[in-house]
Amino acid sequence: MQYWLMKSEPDVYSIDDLQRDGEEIWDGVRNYQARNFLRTMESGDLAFFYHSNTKPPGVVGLIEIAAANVVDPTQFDPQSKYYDPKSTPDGPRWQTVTVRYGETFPQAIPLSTLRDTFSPEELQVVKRGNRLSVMPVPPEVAERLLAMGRQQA
DNA sequence: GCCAACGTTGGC
DNA sequence: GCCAACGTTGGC
Repeated sequence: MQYWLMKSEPDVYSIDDLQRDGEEIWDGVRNYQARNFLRTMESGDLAFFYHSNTKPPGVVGLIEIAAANVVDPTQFDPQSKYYDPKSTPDGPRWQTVTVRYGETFPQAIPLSTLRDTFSPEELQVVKRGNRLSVMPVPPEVAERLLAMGRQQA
């Protein structure tokens, strides 16, 4: 079992949306490094849900990988903003996962706190200029994040 | 809204 | 294969 961190802009898709939906495909990732991480995910892995491009950005909850190695259907849809004309059903370029809602932390962990607590080596999201939307989280870091998030305000 | 960081594209 | 131009991400 591995831990991950997955970013989403809450204006586009928030943890509240996932709580409502229960389960959802994580579509639209069009970055090879992020996709390679998605490809290594396994069903049962846990991921920290991170709200980006909002105030304040930070970790807001925990989700679970429900299904691994899912072909992102938006790559074949000419109407989609994620359409990739170079991808074919025979050789799809973009795999992703389906995620399931887990929990919303009573205490969201803002990026500023993440920066105070973790080094860029421990947690890539605190790296300045970091643009990766999917990244692994080492187990020790995950444990501390869980404790911080679950602490009552 | 600004802008730094950085990935991608395309001409050569 | 290089690299300038361009587009996007995402914090502030």
